[in-house]
Amino acid sequence: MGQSPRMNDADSARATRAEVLASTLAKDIIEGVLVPGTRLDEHGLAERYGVSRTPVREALRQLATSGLIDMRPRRGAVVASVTKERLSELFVAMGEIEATCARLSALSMNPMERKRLQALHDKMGKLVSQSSEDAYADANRTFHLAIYEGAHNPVLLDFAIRLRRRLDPFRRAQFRAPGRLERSHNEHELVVSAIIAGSCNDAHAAMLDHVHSVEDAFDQVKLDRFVESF
Amino acid sequence: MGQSPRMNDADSARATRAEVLASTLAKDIIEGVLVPGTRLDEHGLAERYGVSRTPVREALRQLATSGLIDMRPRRGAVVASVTKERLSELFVAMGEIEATCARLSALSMNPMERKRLQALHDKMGKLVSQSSEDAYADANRTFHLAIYEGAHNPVLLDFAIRLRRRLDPFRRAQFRAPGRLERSHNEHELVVSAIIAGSCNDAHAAMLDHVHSVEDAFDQVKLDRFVESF
DNA sequence: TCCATCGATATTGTATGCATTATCTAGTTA
DNA sequence: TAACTAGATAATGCATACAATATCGATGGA
Repeated sequence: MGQSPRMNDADSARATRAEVLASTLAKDIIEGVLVPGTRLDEHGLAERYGVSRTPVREALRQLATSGLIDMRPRRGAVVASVTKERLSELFVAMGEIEATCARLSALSMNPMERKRLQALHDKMGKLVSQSSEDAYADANRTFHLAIYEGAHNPVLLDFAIRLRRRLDPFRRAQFRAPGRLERSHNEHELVVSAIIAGSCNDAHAAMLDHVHSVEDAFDQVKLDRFVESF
Repeated sequence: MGQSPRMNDADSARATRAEVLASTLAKDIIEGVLVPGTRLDEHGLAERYGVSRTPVREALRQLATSGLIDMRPRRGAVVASVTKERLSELFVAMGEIEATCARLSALSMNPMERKRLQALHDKMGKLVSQSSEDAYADANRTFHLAIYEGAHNPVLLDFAIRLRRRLDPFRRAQFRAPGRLERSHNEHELVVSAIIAGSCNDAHAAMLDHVHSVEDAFDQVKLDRFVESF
């Protein structure tokens, strides 16, 4: 939502307040400004963003449908928290979708897309040797997005992006785990070479491994404060 | 530990008007009462369902997020139509998700689930010989749902169900295609035996074939009136 | 002390009215 | 006739007010 390509033109598609709010809140949740568990009071949000409760409520309903917040009738909304089990389920689903995209990318990326993917991967190699964690994290997002797009299916692309958004609030510190950068890059290497070679089964398997490895790395840094514990 | 006697248990989770409306509209869209392209006028819906426009707008926004309707700022909402190309993309995505669920089912269904799947499949065999198209369609939904659930992942389950919902308005007449029932059942046979045997790769492949075959069957009956044409 | 009950308060749910924008129609002009 | 403009009409966007419900704290009894 935040990177909608044609949002700024005074064209006939100007966004409504509810849409702007939904984007803003989503961004704040993903970036950690609003941490999981935060109560989203309608009156408070309305005041904070200078609008009435009506567009706030519409935005909240939109976010609830996409899973970024939890809403219960007459009980209000909170930024979605997850149990460890549910987080694991999200990672499994993410792994399956990413693996599917990798498989399809191996089958249907055009030469330019393959070239770009390789270039991106090479660039990330340099970031590893520089231990540039933040830059690597940014490039990593681009890398995975390239594979979602390489599948050439807008429905899967949309789902992959949504799933990634739901996981983002929980995985910010992932690349801080010791040695994680190198391992990530090595796993990417397998994915990239399989995609370039058109080996769809290898691409699937390599990506599945990679995402599970991400989950493990995540477990290590333990962002318990964001995860419901009982 | 006991609950307070004044607590109205299930009643405390009573749905709001917006939620009821969203469900009702979704049902009407899926069942074809509201055909793709139908304009969803807020005032009209409010009057028809005896509520004000506020909950109507919230329900519409919810449906828009799930893809069942198309909304454009200040232009109102319509029941989602799709181009042929987009429909094909939906089928591809559905195929990939279903294939994934089939693969996971082969890996993680418990003996009882496998037994139930086999029983369902056998029952559908009888419906084929009776040419009971409607009963087969119902059982078919149950069959596919069983495989989504067999994957033991709520996130994938949710996505599969949503995707199926989005396709439902366009595939009602599918089993009317000549010989479709037999072919469907034969394809299911391959899926079921692979799942029962725990052959995850075969299950994946068989399900992928099946869904593509469904798409072809759909093409034959051509519900052009629901599909944007240009 | 613990629990239940009852208000007081805050928050959500819904209706309504007005403002803004899109759409439609009639009239005008080339 | 076709195209364009302007006003009328209708629809959506938003704010506000009120109603319904949940939450919290005080009170009183066991």
